[in-house]
Order: sequence, then C-alpha cells, then structure tokens
Amino acid sequence: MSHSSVNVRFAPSPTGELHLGGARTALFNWLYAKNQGGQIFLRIEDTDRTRSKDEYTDQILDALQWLGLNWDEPLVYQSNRFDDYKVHIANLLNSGQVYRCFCSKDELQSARDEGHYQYPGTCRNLKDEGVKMRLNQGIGFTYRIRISEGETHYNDLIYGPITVDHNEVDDFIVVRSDGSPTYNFTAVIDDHDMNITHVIRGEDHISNTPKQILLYEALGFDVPTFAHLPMILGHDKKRLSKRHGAPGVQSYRDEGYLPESLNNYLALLGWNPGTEEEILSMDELVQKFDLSQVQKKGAVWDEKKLHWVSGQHMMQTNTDFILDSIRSISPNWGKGSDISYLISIIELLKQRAKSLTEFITQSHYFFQAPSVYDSAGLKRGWPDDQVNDRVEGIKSTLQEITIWRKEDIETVLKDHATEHELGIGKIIMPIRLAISGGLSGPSVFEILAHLGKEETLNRIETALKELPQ
RNA sequence: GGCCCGUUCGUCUAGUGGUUAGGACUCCAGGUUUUCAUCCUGGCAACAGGAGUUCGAUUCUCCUACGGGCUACCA
Repeated sequence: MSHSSVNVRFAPSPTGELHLGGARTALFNWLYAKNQGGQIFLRIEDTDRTRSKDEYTDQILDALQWLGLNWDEPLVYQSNRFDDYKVHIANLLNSGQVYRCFCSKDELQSARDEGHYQYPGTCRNLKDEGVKMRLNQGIGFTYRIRISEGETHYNDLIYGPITVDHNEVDDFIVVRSDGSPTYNFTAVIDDHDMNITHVIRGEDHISNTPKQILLYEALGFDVPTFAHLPMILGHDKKRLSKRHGAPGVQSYRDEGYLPESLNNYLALLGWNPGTEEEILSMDELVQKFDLSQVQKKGAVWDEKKLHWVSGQHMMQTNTDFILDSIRSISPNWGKGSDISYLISIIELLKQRAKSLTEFITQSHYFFQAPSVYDSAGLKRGWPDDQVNDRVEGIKSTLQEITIWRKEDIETVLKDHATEHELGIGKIIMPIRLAISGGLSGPSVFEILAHLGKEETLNRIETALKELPQ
C-alpha cells in the first residue's frame, strides 16, 4: 500500500435512519475515495448508548447498500472500542493534558442559563489533595482537556483556511461522568487508528475541527486533511430535517427512484462536474468528482429536479433492469403475464414514466379493464350518446381486422376516419377511454395491439353499455 | 450573547477587473404528437446593500444586512 493512498470514512450515528444529508456525505466520501483509488470505511458512532439502536444501524447499512455505496472492511463499531479509549485517557491524565472536573451537570447548566456560555475553569487547577478529597467523597467527575492559549488553524479543502482562537475553545469534556468518551474524543482516536487521511463531513462540524486538531496534537497523532460539505436545506433555508417531511433514503426507494438517479441528484447538490452536463452515471461521477468543485453554500433540496433527473435516467436505463427494479418494490406487478409482454409495456412507458411507481400507476389497463372512466376525459372524449353511434361503427371496423397488429390497426382506423369524414381524434379519444379509462398514454394503436382483439372488443362493448354516464 | 461560515434568476449552478452575466429545474407561450409524455423553439427571472481600490467592478478590500452552523456529560 503506497504511502499516499487515500482513506476516508463515513461515520453515521445509529440514532435515526439514514437521511438525505447523511446519504450525500456518504456519497461524497465514496466518490472521493473511488476517484482517488482509495478506500472508504464505515464507522458506527454508537457511544450514546441510550439513543443508539441496532435497527437504525441495519437501516443505514441497508440504505447504503441500496445506493451502491459499498464500503471496505472492517466495519467499526465505537461501542467495541471503549477499552482503547481508556488507554489514551490514562496517558493524557498522566501528562496533565486532561484533568478531572467535579462540576455537576446542573451547576454547569445554570451557569449557562445566566449567560456564561463557557466553562469557568472551576476544576482546572485543583490540587492533588483537592482531587483526592473529592474522589474519596465519591463525587462523580468528567475528564476535560486542558486547552492552552493560542490559535489553531487548518486548511479546509472546501472552505479554505480557517483560524480559531483558543479563547473560543472550551476545556471541553472528553469523558462523561459515566466513563463513556464523547464524540470529539472518539472520532479523533478512531480516525487515527483507522488511518483516515481525509475527513469529509458536514459543515456543522467546522467548529468541532479545532477541538479535534487540539486532541490530535495532545495525543501526538498526525492531523488528517479536512473537507466540510455544505448543508442540504429545506425550502425555508434551514437544514433539511424530518420537519420538512424529508424522509429516510428508503422512502425514495419505495417511491420508485433508482439509486443512480438519487446519487446523481445528490451529487449535483453542491457540486458540478465543471461542464454543463447534469445527467451522469456512477462511473462518470467517480471519474469527474473533485472536492475543489464543491460549493460552500447550502443547497435547497428540490424534489422536482430530482424527479426530472429520475426521468432522464429512466429513459436511458436498460428495460430488463427496470423490470427487476419494479418487481423489487412491487413483486406482484404484472403477475401472470409473460415477461415479454411486461418488457414491451415498459418499452412503451419508458419515455413517460419518471419513476418506477409511475410504471405501475400507468400500466393498470394493460392487465385489467378500467373500472372507472376519468371524468374530465369523458367530457372531452365521450360527452353524449352520439359518440356511441360512432363507436359502434369503429367496433365493426375493428372486428374485420384479421391480422391484429399495430400497423394494420392504424391503417384500418385511419381509413375509417377518412371514410366517415372524421378527425382521427374523434375516433381515438373514445377508444382510448374505453380501453384505458383515461385520455393519456402511449399510442392507442400500440395499446390495442398489446391487449389483443378479443379484449379490445370486450372493453369497447362494456363502454358502449356504460357510457355516456 | 460569543465565535465560525456563507450570500449570482424562485431553486441548482457557470462565470470574468471590461460578457447582451451562460446553462439546468420549475413556470408560461408556441411547434411536433390521435392524447399524455418526450422532443424542438421562444419567454419570464439574478450578481443582498453601502463604502473603498480602479479608467472600469458581479469579480479585489472593508463595513452593514440577511441566512446558516456551533456554542451539550448529542453525534
């Protein structure tokens, strides 16, 4: 393994399902790793034992798998690493870089309530006897890092140079009174132990970064390179959350979006390939991805554009694959029909279905006669019983067709129109209504050919009986 | 309150010390289509504000405003 190889990680905490922001972070990490020929690791940040749940871990892994963001081994759980953290704490305590703080949560909270936002340093310089006394009294304590004066700066791959004065960095807690390590502490140790070279994460971590750098230095570790990604926003420009009705990644799968579409749109949110291309395959994304093209500004999530991206991908997607994908979200779709029939239906709908669910909702009439007729459609296409006479004529014409294929049907119906001096629309609209229940869809001639002569005539017969309503 | 970050059409974005400030989504109008969708053509629509630097600033600097993030014994 060469020294310059890139290692990145995605480190979700299993306190909820994978949401869009997390997916975007995962994607950018993954794209960067693949682009650089590096590796991407996954770390489950489950140090908060009360909020972490295994079912969320499962959901997150499932979502990542669905997105195709496969990760390298090993998969790291922070909850398995508590012993490692303890060793480092002991060392830091010995060297005096960390000290025990006996202040209670309530004390600290009330100080904050009074407007003192920073830790007042109450226990910073306790003498050994003072510490010993409190320990003997059984007073609970946390460990805090001792931050010295100065400033810390680093060069963010996306935001550029960032400097923070240590006055702004509290002696923050690294180990809680229950003995569990906090995020900033575990993240540093893990990123070091996992050989992470590039930390790519959300912009909400910018202000954690100086704290972590200070910890890297205290522990004598090399500091990795940081890159912070802008947030994904809701329409109110606030960070996207459940409040915006932003669901987990799985619901996009259930809504019928292909992973490639979601990835493509997610990539476009805060990044562009430097050209005006917008529809990109995973391979193209990997090839063109570049952190220096990443935006600093938060980006508003736009469902409509996702839908458009999805439609573009759908047109380019292999039909067999679409069939498999439809079946994966709706196993019973087209059950009982030949695969070749389903394939031809997908071909017909491919240009108009922008998601897998739209294939399903737009294909009902290929499998069963319409049970209701669209009312707006009836107004236009079958307003009164004059239409019935017309349709009777069309029906007889269709009945005479011997070879039931699209071309012949088309010819016959067009001839019928000419013969009776009717606009072709006058013929097609009622027929479309009769066979599909609505006024939109692929070529009527195609639909008739697919349904077969008998089924077509049956549906027309039914419509003649029931319409006009 | 403090600190950090940001600000080009409604949204995603391109862009340069001198451009008719470009593209995409959405929306609207027209064309193609038997319908819908696709596709094509056209249209609406932006440099947050104020100073400064400069012959000239959307572009560089500063200030203000606005927005976001952090300020937890969450991650």
